[in-house]
Amino acid sequence: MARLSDIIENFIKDMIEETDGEVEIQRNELASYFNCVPSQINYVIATRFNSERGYFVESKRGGGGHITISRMSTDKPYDYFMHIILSMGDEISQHSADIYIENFIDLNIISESDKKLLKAAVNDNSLKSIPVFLRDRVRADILKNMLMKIII
Amino acid sequence: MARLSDIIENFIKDMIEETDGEVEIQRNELASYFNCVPSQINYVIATRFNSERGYFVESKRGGGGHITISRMSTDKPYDYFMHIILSMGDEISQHSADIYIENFIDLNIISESDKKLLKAAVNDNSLKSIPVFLRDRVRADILKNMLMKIII
DNA sequence: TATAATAAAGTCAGAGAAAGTCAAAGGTGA
DNA sequence: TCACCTTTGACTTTCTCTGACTTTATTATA
Repeated sequence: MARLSDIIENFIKDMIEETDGEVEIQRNELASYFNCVPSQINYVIATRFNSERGYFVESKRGGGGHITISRMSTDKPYDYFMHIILSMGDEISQHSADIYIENFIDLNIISESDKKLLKAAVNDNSLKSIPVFLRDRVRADILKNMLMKIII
Repeated sequence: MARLSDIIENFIKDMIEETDGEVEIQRNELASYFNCVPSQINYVIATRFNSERGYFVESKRGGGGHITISRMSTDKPYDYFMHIILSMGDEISQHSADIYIENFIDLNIISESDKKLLKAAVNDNSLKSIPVFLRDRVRADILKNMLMKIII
């Protein structure tokens, strides 16, 4: 029994397919097309088009507002990256972040310029305001988030 | 879905482009060209051409009045970056960070790949483990740290 | 030379448009 | 039955557009 959310999910996926990876929708328009409340569109997006599933979403409110959903590319580097990212664990020290980053350079997966920014983002200077007990967790979040964006 | 404000924004940006960084407009004339009230021009200027976005604006009222919009010079990227970084303050919202980053793209001083990484590093998803009251401070630290690395 | 008329631009609050949030209620499958 | 999805809708936030009113500068006139 396909639920409405599944139907909307597939509808959006078809649109993304047709438009080559990125689609712009109007929340209210889509909701009225499916005869549901607008917030159901948010539910579908939150549960089906989040970054764990390889999508990212931007939106704008007000007149002319819209929601843009993009799919990350699904070629091999993507799978490889995802594997590494998923294996990373929830906390990473500055030292081991540096090792990961150097490794990516060795493997030719990221550019020197990416490396500079990755290191700048996750070094202790950037994170100096965060209580120490939280720092390695935030570092892991940032590093993973950035790596995910590299493969988009 | 481009709103009138977006259209006016692009119109002004094209003019700035053609005139190499500075343009002088008549508010009423522009408003009647676009069939809108004059104060909409103020709205566009306030939201699209503020200093956060790398512009500054001067004007004069009365007969022969006008509005002059200038884009900050990017001849010396180092100076420009330093200026922006120094003007940033100790706390930055995600929205405001995005505006800074988009502006760097508009002015061609960072690459698309830099943009992706900057945005990924400072979005709320990366910083979700940080208590909200600290988040904007950490975001500012990370953004500044990364920008500094770009100019080195 | 004062003063009045005119010609700009500035301000601000309100209406309207669109998306976001969140908790409560309703289903469903193991 | 019970935990976990889905669905709903009231309320919130953000962005855009408008118009009445204000301020400032220039020009014409007494």
